[in-house]
Amino acid sequence: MATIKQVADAAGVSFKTVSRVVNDDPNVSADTRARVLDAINALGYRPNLVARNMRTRRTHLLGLVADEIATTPFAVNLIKGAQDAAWKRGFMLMIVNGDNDAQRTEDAIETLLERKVEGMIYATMRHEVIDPPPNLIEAPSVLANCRCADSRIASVVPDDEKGGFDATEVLIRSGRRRIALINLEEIAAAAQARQTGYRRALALHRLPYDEALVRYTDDGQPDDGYHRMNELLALDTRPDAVFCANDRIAMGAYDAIKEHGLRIPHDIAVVGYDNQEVIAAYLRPALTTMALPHYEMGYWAVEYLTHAAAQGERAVEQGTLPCPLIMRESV
Amino acid sequence: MATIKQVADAAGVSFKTVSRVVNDDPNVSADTRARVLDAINALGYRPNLVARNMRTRRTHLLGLVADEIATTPFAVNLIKGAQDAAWKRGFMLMIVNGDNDAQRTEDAIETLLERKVEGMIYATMRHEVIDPPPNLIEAPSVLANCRCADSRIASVVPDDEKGGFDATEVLIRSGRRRIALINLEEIAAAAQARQTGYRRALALHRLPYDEALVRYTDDGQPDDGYHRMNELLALDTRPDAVFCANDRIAMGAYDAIKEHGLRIPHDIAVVGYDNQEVIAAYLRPALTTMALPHYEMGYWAVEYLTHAAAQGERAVEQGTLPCPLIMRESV
DNA sequence: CTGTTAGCGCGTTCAT
DNA sequence: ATGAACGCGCTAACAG
Repeated sequence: MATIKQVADAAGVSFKTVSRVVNDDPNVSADTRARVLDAINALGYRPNLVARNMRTRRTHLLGLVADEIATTPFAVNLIKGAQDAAWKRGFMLMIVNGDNDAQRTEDAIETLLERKVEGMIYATMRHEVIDPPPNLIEAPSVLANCRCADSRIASVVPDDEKGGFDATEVLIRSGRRRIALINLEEIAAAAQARQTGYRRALALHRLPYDEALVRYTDDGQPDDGYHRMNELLALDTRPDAVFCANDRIAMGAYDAIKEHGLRIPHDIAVVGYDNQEVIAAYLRPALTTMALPHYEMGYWAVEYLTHAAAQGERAVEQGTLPCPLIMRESV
Repeated sequence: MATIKQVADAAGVSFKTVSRVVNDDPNVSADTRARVLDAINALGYRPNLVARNMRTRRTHLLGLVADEIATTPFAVNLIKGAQDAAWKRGFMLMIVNGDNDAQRTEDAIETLLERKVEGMIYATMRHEVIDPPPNLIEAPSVLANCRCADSRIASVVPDDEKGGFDATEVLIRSGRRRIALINLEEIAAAAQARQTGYRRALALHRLPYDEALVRYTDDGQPDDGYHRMNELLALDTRPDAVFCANDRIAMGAYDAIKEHGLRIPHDIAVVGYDNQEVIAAYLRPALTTMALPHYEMGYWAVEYLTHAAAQGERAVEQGTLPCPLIMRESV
C-alpha cells in the first residue's frame, strides 16, 4: 500500500516526477526514470486508480445490465465480446443483473451511475423490442440484442430476417421443395423476422407458401419441437425439410423424425437457429444452424460506447449484425 | 452532474449537512433534512462514489477472475451466485477473463488491485488443483471450483466424491447390479473423486469392482460417450446401468443405447453429471444427473470475502459443497 | 527536465 | 444540530 509520496521520498524526487514516470511522460531523464522505477519495484507501489479517476474525472468503466444471465447461457458470448473489446480499449466492465425486475434494474443502473460509468449496455437474452429503463439514458448507452420502438437509443441486434432467408435458402439449394417452419411463439420479434425471411426465400425461388407447413411453439422447447414435428409428419404430403426457429426445437424434431424411421438429412433436412453449441454440435447428425452474433453484438456495443466517450456525442446508430450459417450435417 | 456543494447552496446549508442527510446521520433536524432532500431531487444529485471510495478507503468492489467464460456456459451460475451475494451485501463485482493465459491473468488481477477491490475470486470452469496466479494473494482471495495444493488460499469446491457415491448408489437402489462408469480423462481431479465415490458405493453394497466396466474419455464429449458405450454394449455380459461422468458423455451414450434397440431406463439406467440443463432436461427420456453447485460456490465465495473484509483476517477455509441428485427419468 | 500549488468530491475531526 | 478546516492520492496548470 505504498503511496506515490513514499516512492518519491525513496527515489529522492518530488511526487510529481513519480507521477510522470507512471504516466509515461517523456519529460523525465532516463536517469531519474530508472531511479523512480527502482523505488516503485522496491516498495511494490501500485497507482491508486480510485484517486486517479477522481482527479481525471474519468473511470474507464462501462456498465453492462443484463435482464437475466443464467437461463440462456449461450448468450454469455455477448459478455465475452464486450469484455474483449473493453479490455482492448482499456476499459473494464461492471456487470449487473436486472433479474427481469424493473425496480431492481433501475437500482442497478443507479449504482452504476453513482460509480460514474462512462457508458452502459443494456442487454436482453432474447431479441425483442423493449421499453428501456428510464435512468438508462443518463449515461451514453446502447441496447444490445434489443431495441426500443422510437429508436432514440443506439442499439445492435441480429439480422433475423436475413437469417431466416439464408436458412430457408440453404434448404432450397439442397433440392428441397416442401419446407416446413417450426417457429417460436408468434409474438416474438425474432419469430416474425425469421418468418419474413422464410417467406422471402420461398417467393424468390418460386415455391408456394403453405400455411399447413408453418407451426408455432409455446416456449420453443424440445417437447414443442417434437410434437409440432409429429404433426408435420402426419400430413398427407410430409415436408422434405424443416427450418426450426431454434436448436432446442430442432432437438425435439430430431426425435420425432427418428421415431418415424426417417433419416436426416436423407429423408428430411433440418436447419436450426442459435448455434447453441452444446446442442447443435452434439446432435447426431450434427445440426446445421444459424449462429447468433452475440459476441459481435457485445463487441459492437463497447466499440460504440468507447468511441462515443472519446469523441463526445455522436449519431445514434442502429446496428444490425448478420447471423452466419453454420454448415454441419443435417442438410 | 450536480455536486454536493451545489445541493448545499440550494438548500441553504453547509455541504456537510447534505453529507449527513445522504448518509442517514440522525443528527439532522427533520426540517433541514426535508429541505436538503428537496434540493437533491430538484438538482438530480447523485453521490459520487469515486470520491466517497477515495475518502473512506473502501470500494465495496470484488474482483472475479475466470479462466475462461464462454466454453462451459453452464458455469455462469457461479457468476450468478456471486452477483446475488454481492448485491445483498452491497458489493459490486468486476469480472475479468484470464483467457487461460498466465500473463493475461496476472495483468487482469493487477488492474483489479489498482482499482482497489476488497477481495478477489479466482474461478475455473473445471474442478481442478491449480497453481494460483502469484499476485492473487495481494488482496483477500478465494478459489472457486478449484484449489491449490498447499491449501494456503481459501477455496470452495464441489464434493465430487460424494457425488460419485450418490450417483452410483441411486443406480444400485434401483436394482442394478452391473454398473458401468464412463469417466472423464483419467488425470482430472473431478474424475478421480467421482471414481472413488463410485468404488465406495459398490463396496458398501458388496458389488464387485470390475475394471472392464470402467472406461475413460479423451475430452468428455458425446462422441466419446457414444464409442465407450458401444464398447460396453459389446461386452459378453452387458451392463444394466451406466454412470457417465458428465451429461455430454451421457448424451452420446443415449445414442449408442438407442441404436442397440435398448430402452432407457428399462434395459439400461443412466446417470449423468453436471445437470447441464440444456442437455439433461431435454434428452428423451430426461436425464437423471448430479448438479454441480456452481451458484452456491459463487455465493459462498462472496460471503467468505465480505465476512473477511468486515472482520479483518480470518481463518483460511476450505469449503466443500454437495452435488444434489436431480431425479428425472433415466433411472 | 523538475517542482510547487491547487483542487477533484467527499467524510472525518473537532469546534460551535 | 450544524459548520470549518483538513486531507484521501492523484493529476492539471503553471513555474522555474
